[in-house]
Amino acid sequence: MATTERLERLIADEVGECCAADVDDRLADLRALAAGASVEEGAGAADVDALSALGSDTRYRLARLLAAADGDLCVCELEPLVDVSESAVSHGLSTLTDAGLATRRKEGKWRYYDTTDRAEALLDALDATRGVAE
Amino acid sequence: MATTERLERLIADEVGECCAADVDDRLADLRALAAGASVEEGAGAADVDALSALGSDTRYRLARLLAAADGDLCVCELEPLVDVSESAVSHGLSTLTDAGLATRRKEGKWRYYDTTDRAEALLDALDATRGVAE
DNA sequence: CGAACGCTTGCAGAACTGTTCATATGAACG
DNA sequence: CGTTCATATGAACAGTTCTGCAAGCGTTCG
Repeated sequence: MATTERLERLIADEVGECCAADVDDRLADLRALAAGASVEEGAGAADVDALSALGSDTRYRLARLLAAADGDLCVCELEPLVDVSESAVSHGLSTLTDAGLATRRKEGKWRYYDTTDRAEALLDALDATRGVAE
Repeated sequence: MATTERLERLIADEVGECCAADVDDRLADLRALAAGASVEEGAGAADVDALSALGSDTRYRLARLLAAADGDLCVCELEPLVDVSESAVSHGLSTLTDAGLATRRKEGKWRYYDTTDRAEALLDALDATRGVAE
């Protein structure tokens, strides 16, 4: 693997000296890091789903609206606030719900949506770091 | 607008009675909500960028690795930990940096990356709500 | 200088996403 | 039970995104 060569040169650059054992150690450290960071194959898939669900303009706006509202809102209240078709609103809300970011409540013919704690935590995290460069 | 009709029926359903003024009031409330929730056209674009940057498996894993590492990591340390080409790693790191989720530091020929506070806040929010359904 | 190196970037094809249109579902009501 | 209504769902299309390849840039070193 060419990878190992580069790592070897990196270590040599940092420490001044480098033998095969040093490379193995560093590689083991890195793999331990990966294992401990829920980066195993497919792990964190739910996280990625949640992030990409919120990572679309329409769905982000829907989530913001639901979070800002006092209680829950139904589709016909949301539709006039975003500039897409009712169908798109419904699709978006379903995606958010599947990602664990919204809840659906039925009441007669109407469906009321609200944000989950998870969605609010993400939005709060964004607000808390607004404009903070690093 | 057909939208207004539906809102009218919703209010009638909730309150029992509904006149045009009621509809206008509700609509005004909703628009105020939208205005107050940074949902204005294009606002929150930086937020959406950040979310969609993290909302890809490769970039999510890169960010997790950077967050888990003690200090910063260089590309050649990250590459063996994700199963994509070096080029893809570089692309991913650039996207994260542009989105304000990572910082780049040059040192000789090597480039070291680290997460920003914003990235860590988002990852923490995900961890804090792991498995919490609602 | 020129070569080696680490990384980045432009590009192009493949895979994915968001939207709308058309249709389906399930509830209320006459 | 047939209609209307609110929303959901499926299919299809356009636009975007992810990846690897090949070439480029800035740095180091001889």
